[in-house]
Amino acid sequence: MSNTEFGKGCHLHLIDGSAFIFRAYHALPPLTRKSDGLPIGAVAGFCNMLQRYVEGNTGPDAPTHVAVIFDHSGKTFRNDLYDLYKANRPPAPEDLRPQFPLTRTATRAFNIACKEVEGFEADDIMATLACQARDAGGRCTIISSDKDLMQLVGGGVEMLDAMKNKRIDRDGVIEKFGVGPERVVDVQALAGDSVDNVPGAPGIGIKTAALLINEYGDLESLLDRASEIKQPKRRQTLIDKRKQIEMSKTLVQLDCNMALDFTIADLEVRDPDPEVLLGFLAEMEFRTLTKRMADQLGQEAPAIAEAPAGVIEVIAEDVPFDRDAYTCVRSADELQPWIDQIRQRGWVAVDTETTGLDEMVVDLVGISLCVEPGTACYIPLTHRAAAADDLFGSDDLAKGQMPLTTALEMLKPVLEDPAIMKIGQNMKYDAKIFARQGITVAPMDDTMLMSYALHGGLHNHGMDTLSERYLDHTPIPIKPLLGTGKSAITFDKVPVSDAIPYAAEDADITLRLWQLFKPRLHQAKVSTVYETLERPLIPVLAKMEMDGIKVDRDTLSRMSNAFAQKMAELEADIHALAGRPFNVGSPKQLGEILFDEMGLEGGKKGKTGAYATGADILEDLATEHDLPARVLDWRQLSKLKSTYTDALQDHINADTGRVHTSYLQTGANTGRMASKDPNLQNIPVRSEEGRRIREAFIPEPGNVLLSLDYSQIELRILAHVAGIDALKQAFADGLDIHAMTASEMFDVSLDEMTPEIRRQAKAINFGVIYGISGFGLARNLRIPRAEAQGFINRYFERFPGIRTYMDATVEFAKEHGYVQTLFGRKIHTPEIAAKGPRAGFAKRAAINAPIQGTAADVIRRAMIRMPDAIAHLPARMLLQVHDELLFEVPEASVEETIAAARTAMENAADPAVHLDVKLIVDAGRGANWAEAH
DNA sequence: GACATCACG
DNA sequence: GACGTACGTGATGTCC
Repeated sequence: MSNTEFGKGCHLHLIDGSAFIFRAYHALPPLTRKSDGLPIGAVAGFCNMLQRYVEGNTGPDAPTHVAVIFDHSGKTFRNDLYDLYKANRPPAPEDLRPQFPLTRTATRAFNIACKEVEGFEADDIMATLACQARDAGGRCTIISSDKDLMQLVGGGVEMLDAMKNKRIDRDGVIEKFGVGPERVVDVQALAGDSVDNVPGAPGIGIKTAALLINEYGDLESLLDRASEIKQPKRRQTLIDKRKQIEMSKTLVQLDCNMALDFTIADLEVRDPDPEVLLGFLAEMEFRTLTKRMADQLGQEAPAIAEAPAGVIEVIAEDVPFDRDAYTCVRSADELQPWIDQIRQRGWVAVDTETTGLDEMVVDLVGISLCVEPGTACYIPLTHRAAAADDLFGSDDLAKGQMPLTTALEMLKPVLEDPAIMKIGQNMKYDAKIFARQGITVAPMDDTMLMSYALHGGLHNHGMDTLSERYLDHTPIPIKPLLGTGKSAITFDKVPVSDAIPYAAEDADITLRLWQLFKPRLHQAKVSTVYETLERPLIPVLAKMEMDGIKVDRDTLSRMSNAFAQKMAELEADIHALAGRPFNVGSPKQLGEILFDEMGLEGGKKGKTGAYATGADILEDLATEHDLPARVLDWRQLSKLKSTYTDALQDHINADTGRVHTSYLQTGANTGRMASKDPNLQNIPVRSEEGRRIREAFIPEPGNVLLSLDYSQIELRILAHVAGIDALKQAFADGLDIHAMTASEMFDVSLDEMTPEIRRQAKAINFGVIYGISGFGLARNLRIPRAEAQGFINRYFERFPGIRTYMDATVEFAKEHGYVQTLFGRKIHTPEIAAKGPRAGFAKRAAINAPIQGTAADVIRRAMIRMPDAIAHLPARMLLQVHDELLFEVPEASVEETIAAARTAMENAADPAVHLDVKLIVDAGRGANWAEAH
């Protein structure tokens, strides 16, 4: 087939592919392919736009030549001119990235030429082609509304805004820029562009720029004669910023002389091959479009099977688990086909095997990959060889493993490729392992977090649970491989032959779960929760955990010694008072001493038949006897020593000298996080002795610790969700909320408020959040139950919206089986229909969950935005304690960091939710956590 | 491994 | 009318 030479009478259409993609992405909900969950919303919109475009191409104005022009990913020559060019562009959404290559495939399926050039923007290609078309005496229509392209208009080149179906000719350009196309770059050079981060001349916009250019003729004359300008400020700007303005012009000036490896003649309009086009549309599972296109082409529409065609023909239910089918990858040659497969599909499930569970310490042992259900491999890397005389392996590496560095060099481009989705179960773990190898994994999907968004409150989200519940498959247990107790071995000692099925299966399971969960997120309307509250938190938490917090060993050690001495003294006293030695740490023995031997009153046995000796009981007994008081003191010291001053020392990382906790993103049903190994969310603060432990948490020299915490966030959220005007007003007026509650309830003016009355009101306020009961309040305040019930009744009278909210929440839970936060997080309440005492639990949990959960969502949003909010500062976010964020920052940047972090936190609900009550953040600073808090 | 206890929000 | 109860976590030591 020979190409028609392009010339007079010819008409070239250039379609701005990126504009099509982004318009399609934002116009449509996040659709996913039914069979496997691949995000295809943008591809669907893109194809619809192409279809409408092709359909409308009739009549005398129809093009003879056409191409869709795309931006090539990566840096362009403009970044070499100005490294901040387009630097404030947010990265493409993660569910859009895998769709980029598919839009190219779609274009080719329509049999339309598809062009992109590395190092250049689509605009430059279009500029070069438009100039060539013009010079050849033909016409050119650029289908885009991007104003950067308007400089090309004229001499047979026009633009077409496909959305408004409006042609933009020379007059249209003058209307937009106030100058003709030939002077557009001059105006743009002056006005700059905040979207592309083109600086221009500060203080000069398009209007002023056009005025100046029209007066002086062109930019060069204007800059040469800048001293003639009357307005002093404008004059000075043009003189001072000449370099910046000239650089801006080079940025906006499109390149009309690119060397292209094709000619316009190659872009001749061609009819699509029905088989190719319909095949592609069917593979994407676009039912309506496939049919419409088939009608248009006069073809039979291909059937879209529930089990789709092409590379994604395998779905989980069709493939039984087969542990013998997994592959072992032992060389670069064996790894390469897997990488090719991954690139072809655009996703891969990944799992790492390591020598332990502490990501900050362990070594990488192997990596497993899965590209479709049943097709998985294991890449052993640092397994130890079995030694003849040693059952647990030698120090030598086992044979038949590729070098770790080779594997990582090959996998790094894949793991970092923005167009390839990396799928994992608890990806934060694997991402940290890879981060320690210099690999920044992105983008990521996490089946554990998907399950949390889908099934929060129903069950835990570990791989074993998910596999059994949703795949009806019990994974190979790790126990038999590693053993237990003293004889337990690490994974590098596991023979490779045993490791293959175990490791590869985990990746296989993960991929199957992903295929299953991905479409369900949308169906269950929790895509937004997953996309905005779960997935983006992974890298934020990973960084916080890797940064850790500095803890001073000497301070802890001194405290431990002091506690030990004091405990020994108390123990001696206690034994003397008891009349015999016993284990003070044994509640069982203590109960027998107190109630059997000493005959104290009030001995109550719990369900196991042992006496209860909790702090509340000992406090009551303390009025009658010295022993329980001493035991209380001893217990406090014992707790502080064993859980904090001793244990924390063991958690100081040998390499970093810091303590690195792990956050459990799915740890709490409400959306809160939990912290473990060590738990840094329960460091003592309420007691004076305990609070001193926080003195051991310190910044690096020259730095300070900053603590920012939300003030009364749960009560503020309660005021909003229950619509309590009196509470809202009190917060708006900046009142002491507990005093105000007390004043309302007990008819005491704020001036006459006593600490005791305020304390009671505070307990009631918290009780309300917890789903108050007369019994619970009575116990908390140590008052008769009837009196507590009286308080509650009075509270409901004074704030009637509270009861309505509680009743409505419980009703909602009964009807739907879940409750929701303001941000759409679902917390399932399977026990709500239970009978007996469990019903009470479920009710209170249902009342509490939206409040606690909304507060949790708010701080998550703040944390997700925080890296950007403090990017310009040398500050690090170290810890989260439910309503508090702790930062480490050089002294010089303290004020700026407080301002930036506070803004991010106080506005965290916006724009998704507008709260009727402002969020207020208090800030503290200090040389340790005790001072900062 | 279950239970009791206690540290935090 | 009785049930047994504040909401959400993790770590530790005892005891079986």
